[in-house]
Amino acid sequence: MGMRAPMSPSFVPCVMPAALSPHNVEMYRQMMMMNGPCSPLYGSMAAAGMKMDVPLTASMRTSNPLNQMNQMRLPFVSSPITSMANNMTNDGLRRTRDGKVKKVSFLLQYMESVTNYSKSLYSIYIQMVRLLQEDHIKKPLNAFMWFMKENRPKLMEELGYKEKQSAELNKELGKRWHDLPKEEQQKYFDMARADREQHKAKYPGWSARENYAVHKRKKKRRDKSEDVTDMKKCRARFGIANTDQWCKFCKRKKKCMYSTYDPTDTLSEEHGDRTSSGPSPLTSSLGPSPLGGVADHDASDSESEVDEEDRTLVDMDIQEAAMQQQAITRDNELAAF
DNA sequence: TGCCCTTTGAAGCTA
DNA sequence: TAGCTTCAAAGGGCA
Repeated sequence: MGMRAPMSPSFVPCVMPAALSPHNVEMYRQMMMMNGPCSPLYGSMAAAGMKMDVPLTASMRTSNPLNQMNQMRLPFVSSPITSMANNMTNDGLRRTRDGKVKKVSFLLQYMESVTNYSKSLYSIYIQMVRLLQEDHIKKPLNAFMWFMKENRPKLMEELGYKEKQSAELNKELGKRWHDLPKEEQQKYFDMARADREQHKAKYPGWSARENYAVHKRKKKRRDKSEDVTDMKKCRARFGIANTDQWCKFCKRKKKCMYSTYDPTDTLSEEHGDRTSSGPSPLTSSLGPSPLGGVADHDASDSESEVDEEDRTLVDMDIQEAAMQQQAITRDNELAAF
């Protein structure tokens, strides 16, 4: 994976002096000291360093991280931006320790011109930029993911699935995973465990939490589900006066069966079929789900199923709602008066 | 351009 | 601690 440009050309002159001001450097130091070496911030910083092949030793997890950062090897910075900058100027030739003349990046030239250049400041700055702009350490793969990675191309060739949707391929892979003998699966579990351990060693401070809700897609999906959930309950859907339309779970004051399925999925509502979205592994493993009642939730769900006790409870709900409505009306009248 | 779909498993979050 | 949510990969579909 090639490195992306850490910043835009216009961003460079605007941010560099500010980012490297004594005030900001002290702020970075304070943030890291306050958060401690195990904080997500420091973990990400460390991880960012690891990703850039900057050697981070175990000692870096102790004492002042800033001091440790001073010992980092200066990462080589190359990006389309710096390349462009180098091409634009003949300046920036530097003699190395072994006597060779090398062209240094635009960033370094800029650093030299606006600051008393120091490797530690530059290193911190680069790490901050990467942390803020691009670093995203991915989760290690689980056993199924390894299985998928290895078998997907084979399956595509085997079934000629190239024209089909990837999701369908994954369905087939899911079936094959289930059909796979335990011994075969164990191979992938071992791969996953090795990957986890390697990941943990490489990114000691990293947590999967850091990747949560970083993608809009995920957040959007979550928000959507929350909205839908609110609309699911029979009380909200049909109202207190239409208890005859409630599902039998709500009538019995149990968890609403709509709380686990999407009411916008008309196919599911009418036929109890969840093929369009499929049950989650969790819900499918939880024994008889309330969804089982979807098929029951039709005209045949007669009132006779509701026993006397349930009727009483529903009646109490109706009376309670009526009393609340009366109270609201009274309040409104008083307010008007 | 970026999210959705679809799978399982690991890990994080919440009540 | 149980139950739920998010994110890993992949790539065509779709808005």
